[in-house]
Amino acid sequence: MSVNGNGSEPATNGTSGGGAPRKAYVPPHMRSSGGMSTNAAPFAPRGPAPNGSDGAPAPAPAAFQSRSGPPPPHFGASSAFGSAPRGGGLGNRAGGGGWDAPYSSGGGARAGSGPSGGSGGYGFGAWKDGVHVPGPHNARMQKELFGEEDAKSNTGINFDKYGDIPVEVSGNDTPEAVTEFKSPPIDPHLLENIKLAKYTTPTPVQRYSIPIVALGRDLMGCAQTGSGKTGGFLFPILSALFTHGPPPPPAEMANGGFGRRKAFPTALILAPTRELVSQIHDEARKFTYRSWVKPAVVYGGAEIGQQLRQIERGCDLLSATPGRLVDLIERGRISLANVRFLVLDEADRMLDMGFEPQIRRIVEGEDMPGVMDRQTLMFSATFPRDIQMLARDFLKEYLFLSVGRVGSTSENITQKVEYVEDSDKQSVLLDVIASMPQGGLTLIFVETKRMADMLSDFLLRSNIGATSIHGDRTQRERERALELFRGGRTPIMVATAVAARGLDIPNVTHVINYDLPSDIDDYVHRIGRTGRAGNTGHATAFFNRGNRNIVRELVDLLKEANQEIPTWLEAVARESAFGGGSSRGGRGGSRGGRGRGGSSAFGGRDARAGGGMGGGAFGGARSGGYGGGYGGGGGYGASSGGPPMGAVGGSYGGSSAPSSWW
DNA sequence: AAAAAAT
Repeated sequence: MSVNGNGSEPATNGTSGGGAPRKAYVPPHMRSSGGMSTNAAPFAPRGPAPNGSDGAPAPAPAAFQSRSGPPPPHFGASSAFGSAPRGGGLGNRAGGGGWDAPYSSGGGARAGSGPSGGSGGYGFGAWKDGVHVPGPHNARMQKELFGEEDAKSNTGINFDKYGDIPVEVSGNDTPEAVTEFKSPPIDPHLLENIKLAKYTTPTPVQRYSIPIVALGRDLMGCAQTGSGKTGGFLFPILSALFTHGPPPPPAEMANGGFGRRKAFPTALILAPTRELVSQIHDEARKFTYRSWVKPAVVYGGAEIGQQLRQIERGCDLLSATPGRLVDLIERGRISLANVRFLVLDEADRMLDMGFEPQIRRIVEGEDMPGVMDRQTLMFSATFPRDIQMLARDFLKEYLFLSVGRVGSTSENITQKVEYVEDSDKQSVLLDVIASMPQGGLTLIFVETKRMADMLSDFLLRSNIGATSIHGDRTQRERERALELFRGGRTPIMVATAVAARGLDIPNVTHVINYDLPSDIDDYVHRIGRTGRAGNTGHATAFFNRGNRNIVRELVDLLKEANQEIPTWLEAVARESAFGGGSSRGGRGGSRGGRGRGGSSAFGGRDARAGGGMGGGAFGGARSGGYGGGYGGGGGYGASSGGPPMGAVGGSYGGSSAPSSWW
């Protein structure tokens, strides 16, 4: 499959989409008359100005104005920070976005000598008088966070191979990619932490996300964890936080919300699983080292009291699963009124898991600043219709970044499919395990929790060190299993969907789909646990008649990845080509139009019709359109009109989409 | 149909 080359030239024009508008979709921020946001003034809407001396409403933030024209070139001017209510007056530092001095020193007090916080200074700094004052080095802390001084990079990421990962960017005024970690645009203190973490070169996601976020733009990123995505959002956000300090507190905070021990995070990261948020938090701890920014994490299944104490000690950058966050909001312990940066990680997965109501409540139904008054980054492995809707609601004129799937485009992962009846699976599994080279980790996926337990028991009985992870195990057991597996103590882990996406486990050399998933996207994610970032890996799948529903997509995927395809598998695929093949009766039907895109070289593509601004419906004229429930995104399966990969910014899908929609 | 996630 042809793939646009490394870091392909940023498109100056978005991948535009044509299409007869269906009912023009109007994002919330455009619904009132004149398309003005009700939140035009960043800090005004929820009560009086924080400090009554200057009640004048703030001017519309630059970011808002940027809708009708190119965004301002400098970070400070257009970022979430640029819109500070009374930003003038005191020392506009380089970058121009500084917060107001009185609040700034308040922030310093909070970080440095707050209620119980900061005390002990465990690797934290402070924001004092408008200046970032990093805390002292702390050898013990440093070791805990970054590991031994001489340890080789233990990320399992082969940085040299990153150059092979293709990237597409589309949207208006795409910034130049950065090629190294340096200041500017990265805050000097963050650079130090990046260095401690032994990250040498930005990954493709980071190369683009850093300048994009630094410009104050919103971002929709199609990328997997393992592509450096976490750094992709943490770096630019922390860089901004370090440089600009804490934002002025919202009215509620000034009125004593503080005293009620309510936390007001400045950055919020939502992710679907507990393991994932805790993984993100671990990264956040590294990169906030010695800074004024205190990371916190909340998720279910763990004692809430301990989490409450933790957020009391400081909660500037919060990683959370949606359920527990809603709980804490209901308890009045967390307010989102101060959020300037919102990240939705693994958005497609969160929707699959039914989190949409909770996410919408968090983003739209609580006290979070509106879309114009925050910066929002959304990541998703695929870009189906429901994610597009979310992007339209949560993001302002965003840039779309698609990072090539690490591995599946090349021969990084050797994929094998074997025909195995259910009754033979156990013994074949033993053969497969025995035939694999020793040393790496093997991840075995099954469809049910019961099967996960059964299989790990079976392996143990066969004297094979194995553990399991699934949703019925306690959080403690899950963490323990991960730890044993990561450390190689039990080189085999049997897992359900809980581990299919997002988890970054280095050194997984083999993924076995003992049970194939019914969704090809899941398959892609699963095998993506190996062959990370350029390293090689193996994937073996057990296929039988029960898996016919994905056979065509599987064959297309294997073709795309240049893999050998067993003739029997192709035969099954041809067979199922007649009459739709399975109970699913064809693509997309039962899933209410979740688009595809999952297995093409890129996770998804920019499917906006009109540049994100009330541009009407998407897809109409292209690839058969989303309306048909097929999903024009990726283009494998049945009778897709166009090639899976279109040219950036050009017309694709072989349709009549006008090449310049705007 | 199953899994995940707040209790």
